[in-house]
Amino acid sequence: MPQEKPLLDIIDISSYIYRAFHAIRGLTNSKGFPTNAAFGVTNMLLKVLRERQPRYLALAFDAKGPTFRHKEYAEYKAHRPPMPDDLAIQLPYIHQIIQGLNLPGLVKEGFEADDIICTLVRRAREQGFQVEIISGDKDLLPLVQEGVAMWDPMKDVRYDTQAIKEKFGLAPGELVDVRALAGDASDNIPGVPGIGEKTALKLIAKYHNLENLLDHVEEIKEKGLKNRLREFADQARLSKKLTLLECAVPLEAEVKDLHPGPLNREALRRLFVELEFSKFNKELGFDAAQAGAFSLVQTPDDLDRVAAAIRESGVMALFFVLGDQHPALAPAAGLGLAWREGEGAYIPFGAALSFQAVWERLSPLWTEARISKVGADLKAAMLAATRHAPEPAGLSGDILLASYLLNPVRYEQNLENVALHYLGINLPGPRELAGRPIAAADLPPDLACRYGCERADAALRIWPLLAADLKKEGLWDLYAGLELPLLSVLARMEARGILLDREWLQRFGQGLEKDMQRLEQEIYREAGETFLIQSPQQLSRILFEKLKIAPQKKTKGKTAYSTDSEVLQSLAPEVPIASKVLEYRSLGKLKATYADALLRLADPDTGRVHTTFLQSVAATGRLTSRDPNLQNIPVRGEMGAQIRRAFVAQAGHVFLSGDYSQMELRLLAHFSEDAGLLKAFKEGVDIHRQTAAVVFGIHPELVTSEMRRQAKVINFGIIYGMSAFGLAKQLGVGNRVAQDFIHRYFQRHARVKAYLEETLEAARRQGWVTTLLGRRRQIPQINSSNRILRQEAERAAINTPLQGAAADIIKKAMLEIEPALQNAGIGTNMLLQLHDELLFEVPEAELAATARVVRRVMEEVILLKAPLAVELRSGRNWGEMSRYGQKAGDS
DNA sequence: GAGCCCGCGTAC
DNA sequence: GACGTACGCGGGCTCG
Repeated sequence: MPQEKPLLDIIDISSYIYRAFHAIRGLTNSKGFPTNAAFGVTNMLLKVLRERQPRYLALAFDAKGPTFRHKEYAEYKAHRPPMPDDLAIQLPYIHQIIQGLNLPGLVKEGFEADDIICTLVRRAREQGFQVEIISGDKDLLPLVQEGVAMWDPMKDVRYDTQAIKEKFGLAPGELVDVRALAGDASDNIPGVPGIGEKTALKLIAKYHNLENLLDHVEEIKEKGLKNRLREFADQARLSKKLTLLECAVPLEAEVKDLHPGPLNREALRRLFVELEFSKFNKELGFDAAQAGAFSLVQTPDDLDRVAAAIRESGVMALFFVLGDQHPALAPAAGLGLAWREGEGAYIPFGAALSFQAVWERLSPLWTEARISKVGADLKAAMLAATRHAPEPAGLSGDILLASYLLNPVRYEQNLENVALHYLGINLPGPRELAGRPIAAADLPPDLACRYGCERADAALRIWPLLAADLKKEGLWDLYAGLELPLLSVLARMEARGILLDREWLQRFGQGLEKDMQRLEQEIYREAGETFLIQSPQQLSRILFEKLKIAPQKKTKGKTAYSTDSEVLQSLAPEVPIASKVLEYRSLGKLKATYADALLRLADPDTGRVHTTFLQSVAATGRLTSRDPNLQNIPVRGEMGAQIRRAFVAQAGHVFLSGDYSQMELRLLAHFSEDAGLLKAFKEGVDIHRQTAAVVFGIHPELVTSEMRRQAKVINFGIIYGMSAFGLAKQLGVGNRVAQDFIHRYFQRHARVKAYLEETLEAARRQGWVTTLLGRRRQIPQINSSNRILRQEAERAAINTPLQGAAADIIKKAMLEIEPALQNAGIGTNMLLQLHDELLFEVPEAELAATARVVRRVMEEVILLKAPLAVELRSGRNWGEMSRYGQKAGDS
């Protein structure tokens, strides 16, 4: 076995820069700086490094300015347009990236990359190397020979002599003569007029090269071809000369010295952050902070030193290491602190240092306004600290909240993603630190120290960058005036929790269980066998295969027949099993999601459930609720009321809810300034009835309840950007009828139509939409050439300003309600937010006073052209709430 | 067995 | 393909 020859990889980098520029369209960073070519080239280079791990490597560049070919032929490449500006401004970055990757580049004045490649190939072969040319340019194929191949990593095609023989029927070297005859429009190589690649291939296959062909030109039968070859023989010779590569470029570099060097990681990290190439930073795996001075706090003296350092720096970055329970239910395992870049400490809570002892020492810092509190999630920090700690002062930098306001949709808001985006570093998780699956709270102290401190440190480093961006983007007021203070309000709501009547819920669950068992037997009887009713797959087999019921539609993935409630409902009148399955499902959902899960999550001591409100998830600015989700507790029907009866006011208290009536339609009226809508809301008329009158073209008093129901669907459809098709489906009417409804609606409400179109236009122009308080949502697909994606984006663009403004308004109201209640000396507490509704726990004696404050604050929180209206309800539990106060409303 | 996706269903 | 925003359940698949 002969020794394997060393391998030299030569990358035709200049052509890849152009290819990437043209292949990737529209890529920029968030500042609008074009990054397409840089991204494509980096992608390619990393792929080559990753897959080939080359020992010898060179990047061949075109020289700037004219080459020797221009001297031969002034028209050479004369038709090439100058380099586009969007590409030119990327070149410095591309060169910096190549330097950062430490790859040897070769360029020689007066020569093209192809000549350098040819020269390297020749020298490498002479010195006993094999060569792989990494290029997608066919002009380089003639260089392929024994020991020299060409590979295009983007298309993953590889040419050796064999592959060229198969594809062209020629030896690689003969391709030069083909090009001499056929010419090349892009390089302005003339060739012989009337001869294209096909004819040239045929001629060269027979005569092998240009001179031989010209010697035998008389043999050619086709007259026109023969004449053209005679007439343009010299032009063909010139073309060949231009095509022939110069293989003796005076290069100083020795092949054996062409090595990739060690990565300049810091330079790359910075470049990739600026260009927003998080993917590459992730791939290169840059460590979090150069393992700064992170110490483990083990004694009260250690703690004193940490406290002193924090006081001195004026910054307290916190990262509590929490379990998977709500902080109100289970204490934190430890606390990572940082006060200067790379300086931090970790405090494990335990026997040596109890949480209480630690917090006695830290609470002066916690309540000191001049010490800025920074963290990935300050609400979690507040909740973790709250058990023994007073309220904080100086809350300043919430990383997730700030990142969310800057761009709520680009990635899931978590510290890992934000650190990667803003710092270009990877934060290892518990699993990576321990080398096995483990929860953060279970990490041994040394690893917990690194984990907690790295995260506190990352937050501390990121915050100044985010603060600067918030200011630059005009989002600072929204951050500091709304979202940041709201976090404390939410923390208090979560900490309070809401009381469950656990006995009631348990009995309810048992009742469900019984009913389900009965249904189960009935279903099995109908089916003639037992199966898993809750399995759509098995149910589909029973219904559509065994019972031979005609399937109605496929599931979204097109893989199976759908058994969703729409299908089952349409089958129900005919097929008894269908209605039983529907009921079984509905009971199962109730039991698993609402009865069992709520009981599981309740505090075993107090019976209160503590949801987590997420403030940086929903793209529109809404809150979401999790573990349990208390924003989707059933409300409709008797079963809804039954579930809600499990939520009770504590002894001596009642619930009061304040519910914004038709908030999104009022916002539509406000933004569009449509006279008909504004008038309706100012006069307090039933908006759905009015819409029904409009679309059915009748007097409002003649509107039936069915018409009103349909009008309600239309009103919702407008807010959601629904199409005629969607409306038709929803209403169960024909497409034409739906189209007609929409037509009449917009005829009457022309300003609404204009407003919706302006919203879309702004989205197309800016790439984002805004809400009432200046919240921003990027809509990246709004100008997509894919119609489905584009239309989805359009619906989001229409809905977001309305849903988002509603979110803005209720958040502002939540902020104002606490101090308003306090000023009134009322002991009422806010428990839940349900998008357009707030739920309070009110001391019985203070119901009337609370109602006045809640209504006033909610209705007056902002002045809209269509006034806000709030409906109040009260009750001893959430299932039996009755209207409170006057206020006739529409529903 | 953990982690993930799918189908489905709940809310506003 | 066709209605916006969410969360969460059980089934069932993949992967180790």
